[in-house]
Amino acid sequence: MTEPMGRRERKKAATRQKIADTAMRLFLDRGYDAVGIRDVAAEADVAVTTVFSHFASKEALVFERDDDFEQRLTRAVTDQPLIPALRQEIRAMVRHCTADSAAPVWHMIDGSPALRQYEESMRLRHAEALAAAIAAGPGPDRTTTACRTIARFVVDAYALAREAADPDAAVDETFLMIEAAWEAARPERATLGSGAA
Amino acid sequence: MTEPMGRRERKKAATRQKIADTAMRLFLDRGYDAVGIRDVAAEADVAVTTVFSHFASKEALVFERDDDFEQRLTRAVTDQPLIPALRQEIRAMVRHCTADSAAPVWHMIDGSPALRQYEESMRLRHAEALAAAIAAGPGPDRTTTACRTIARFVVDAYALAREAADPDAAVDETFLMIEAAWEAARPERATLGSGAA
DNA sequence: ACCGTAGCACTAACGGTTACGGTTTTGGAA
DNA sequence: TTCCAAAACCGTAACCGTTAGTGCTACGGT
Repeated sequence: MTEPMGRRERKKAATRQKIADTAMRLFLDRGYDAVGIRDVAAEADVAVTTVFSHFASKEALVFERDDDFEQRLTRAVTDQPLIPALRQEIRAMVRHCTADSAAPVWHMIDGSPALRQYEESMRLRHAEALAAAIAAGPGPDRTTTACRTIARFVVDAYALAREAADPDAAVDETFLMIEAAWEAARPERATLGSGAA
Repeated sequence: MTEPMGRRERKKAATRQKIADTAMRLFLDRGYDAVGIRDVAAEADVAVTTVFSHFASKEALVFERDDDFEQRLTRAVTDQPLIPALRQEIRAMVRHCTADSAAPVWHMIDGSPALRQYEESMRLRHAEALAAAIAAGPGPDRTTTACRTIARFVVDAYALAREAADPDAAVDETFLMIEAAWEAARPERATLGSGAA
């Protein structure tokens, strides 16, 4: 997986990491809004343009590792049955980001409309990727609409659980609803059909 | 509903409308990105600051009437049974914005990431309002989480149907799933309980 | 050893947004 | 009617995220 990177790639990765770390440190220190891109660039000792060559926007500095999120979701699709596999994955993610160690970061995110909005559209991207994975996955065939719908529901579950008083319970409750929705999406077999593939 | 407005309020509303109309005309004419706020202000013959005193952002100029959307959703909650009432409302909304006359506007929206993102966070606001309305509405009691979940599902249905090849069919299909999810959220009666209130 | 190019720097600008201070308009009270 | 406080609006200048343009340097493949 991690091939021997050349010096160039290593330097690039180091620069990227240095920028991300510096940014996060400044954000947590002084507040997201109080830190400008020029501050981050200066503190990380790079040019402003370099920051934007590594990160598409200021908000992306905060969600540096969002690729992981998407990959964990899409990989969970290969496990069966589908919905319980997704439930477990969502539960793990929610646990991860409601952990005490992550509290300051999420407090910052909740306090910034820009960051919240960015996270939303991130989730939508993930939902699209998940829908594609489900449609291509090993499970029984469903319509495109059903796949996209269930994918949205799953990322909704994450978003809602993150804000709930009892995240674990919220995941369970929402996934009961998702399971029912997924069953209802079986093609044409009404409510009691046996799943003959 | 529409109380007799004084001159001041009428003038204010007129200014707001003039700005919105001018903006939409310019946007459709030259493209959203090619029109600056300063252009809109000049064409509407107002100051830039006046534009922002009426609209919170450039994107808000495009979604001028989003209050309607929210109110239609929350009002539909008083009708029973809940899910079919919401389905009808969503269907009407989808029809409205997939009509030929609205095509240019939605084409513009689809072509601008900023507008798409703005619409997403708008929908989330609507979902929250809907969740509150459902929780306070006349239907049987459900958990807060169940209400928020269903509200998200409903606005998801709108978003997905708007992009589907056959919007009406997509609404129906998604609402079959939503209905099942809502049934599954009944408190503690497992899968076959009779709904004794 | 050499060349193509990836990575980075620097400056200047663009465009949405806001702060600020001043002017006009309006509704209502004296 | 007269007058006042608030509301609406104006104009300018600035802030900040983001991008274009240009060039330099160090690295990797040949």
